[in-house]
Amino acid sequence: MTERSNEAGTVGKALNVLDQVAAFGRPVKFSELLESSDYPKATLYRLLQTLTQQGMLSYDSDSGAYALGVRLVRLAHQAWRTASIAPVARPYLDALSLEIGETVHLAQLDHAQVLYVDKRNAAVPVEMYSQAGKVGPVYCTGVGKAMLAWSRIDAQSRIIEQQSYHKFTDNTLTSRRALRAELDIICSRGFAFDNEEHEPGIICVALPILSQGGEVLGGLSVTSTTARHSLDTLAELVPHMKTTVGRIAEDAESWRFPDQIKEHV
Amino acid sequence: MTERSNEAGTVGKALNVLDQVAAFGRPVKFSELLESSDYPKATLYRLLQTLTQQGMLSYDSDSGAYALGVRLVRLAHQAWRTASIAPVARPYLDALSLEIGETVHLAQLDHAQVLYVDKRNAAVPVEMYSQAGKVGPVYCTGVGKAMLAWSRIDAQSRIIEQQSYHKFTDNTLTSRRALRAELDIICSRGFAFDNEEHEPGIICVALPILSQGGEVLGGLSVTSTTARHSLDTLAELVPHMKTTVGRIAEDAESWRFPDQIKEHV
DNA sequence: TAGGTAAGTTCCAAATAGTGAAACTTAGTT
DNA sequence: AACTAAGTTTCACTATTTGGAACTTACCTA
Repeated sequence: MTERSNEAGTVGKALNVLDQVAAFGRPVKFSELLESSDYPKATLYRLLQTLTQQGMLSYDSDSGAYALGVRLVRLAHQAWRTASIAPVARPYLDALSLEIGETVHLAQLDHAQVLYVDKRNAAVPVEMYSQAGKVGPVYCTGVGKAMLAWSRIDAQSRIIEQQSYHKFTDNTLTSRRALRAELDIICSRGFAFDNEEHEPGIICVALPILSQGGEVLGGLSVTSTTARHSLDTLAELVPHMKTTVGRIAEDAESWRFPDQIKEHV
Repeated sequence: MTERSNEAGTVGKALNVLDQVAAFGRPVKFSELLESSDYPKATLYRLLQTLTQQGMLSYDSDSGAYALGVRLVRLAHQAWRTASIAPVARPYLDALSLEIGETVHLAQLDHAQVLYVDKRNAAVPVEMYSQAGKVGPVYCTGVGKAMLAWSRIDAQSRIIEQQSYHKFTDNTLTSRRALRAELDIICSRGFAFDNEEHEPGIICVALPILSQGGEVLGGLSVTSTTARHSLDTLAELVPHMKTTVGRIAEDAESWRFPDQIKEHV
């Protein structure tokens, strides 16, 4: 009723607090959270207590700071395996990265945003979570546009509506119309470019990862700089990427309903 | 009042449901969850709705199945970076694994259980998440006993109380008394063994990872089989492991309050 | 096509859990 | 000792949650 859309229920509030703690990316004190929070002191306090007690947050009584808890780490592993194509794609990303020698991104759609779920750098393999887990805009990234172009019409429209169309660079598409036109081109071309639309000097080529049913599972991109590549030379990588994308899709498909695997450590 | 200890609040229940979905490790239908759930149909249904609406779960209307959602994936990444020593320890595990050539585990305490947060196998580096994320007992694993031995007295007592003392093998410690005695030995010895206490034929040597303040950050173990090693030959690896543990602790320390890092993808 | 069964969804009065202003307790100043 | 800020608890008030039961699909089966 007041400002944000979804604010329902205690669970929602608790999750907001979780997000808030996560956003700091480091242990936070109560007062810091209180400042950036909409909730009254007592409410925030109790939510933090609940979350801590539940193991979603950890509390260091020395520093008086809250951090994300181990229960979340445990869920993290499960989430990774269940909700993401990342574990399936991992070996293929490795191979592609090795052969192409440029930055490789694996992404999925998260509401109206791009969620990067994995990344490879060329020379020195980059620390897994260093950038994966970040979100980016859909309308001005290669993977974003690629995934959007092959999305089902209703989802596509919704996402197009929800973009901010902030002009990051001279090449950024800044209207729904321009974006729709671009999506048409991408569809007929079969892949997407990012022509310095998000950051100057950064270009990329991207493909959607599609299930047999045509559902968008994710996106794969190879990113480089204008100093080292042109769109044309990037486009030469597409056949290679297509193979990768095909294999990921195939593997992802067969992973849909695996029987529960018995493991012991 | 009924059976389990903590069952407080709506948030707790919702998180239980999350865990339950996670435990399946694959998309689950409502009826499957209902079967393995303590909650009445309507309650479970509403909890699932809330979680789905919050993005913690995703719902595939085609298959009618729930899976862990993208919001959870996002939180997961953060938790991994913030709450876990795994990202810090990763390169050291790699090195240790390479040099020692046996299975290496990295673990943390999660309530009264051992949470394995990373693992290395000797010959072929094992897929990251294949077994990490699993939990095991404290009282009959090397890392468990190592972490417990150096825990603060109040936490230690609590954990000792909460163990099940199930007799996995002939060597399993099956009483609080025996465990306390073992912890004394471990403390004076400086490291812990697992002498086939969890699985026959499997032995390991383990060290705690301690912060400068003496707080238990995690545990490190090297596991082998009785066919290839004895406790004595495993003990020879301790100095090597001590170095690794020291480096991990040092790095972890400096990560405690990093300034917020600006990143772009 | 009717009739049956299981799965999923909605209802609503009763019960419970959550709310937040304010009072209180620490811990750290000056 | 008096002041201040940070964190914690209280309690009457309310809003949310609860769950049995009824309802609606959707899919079998005869």
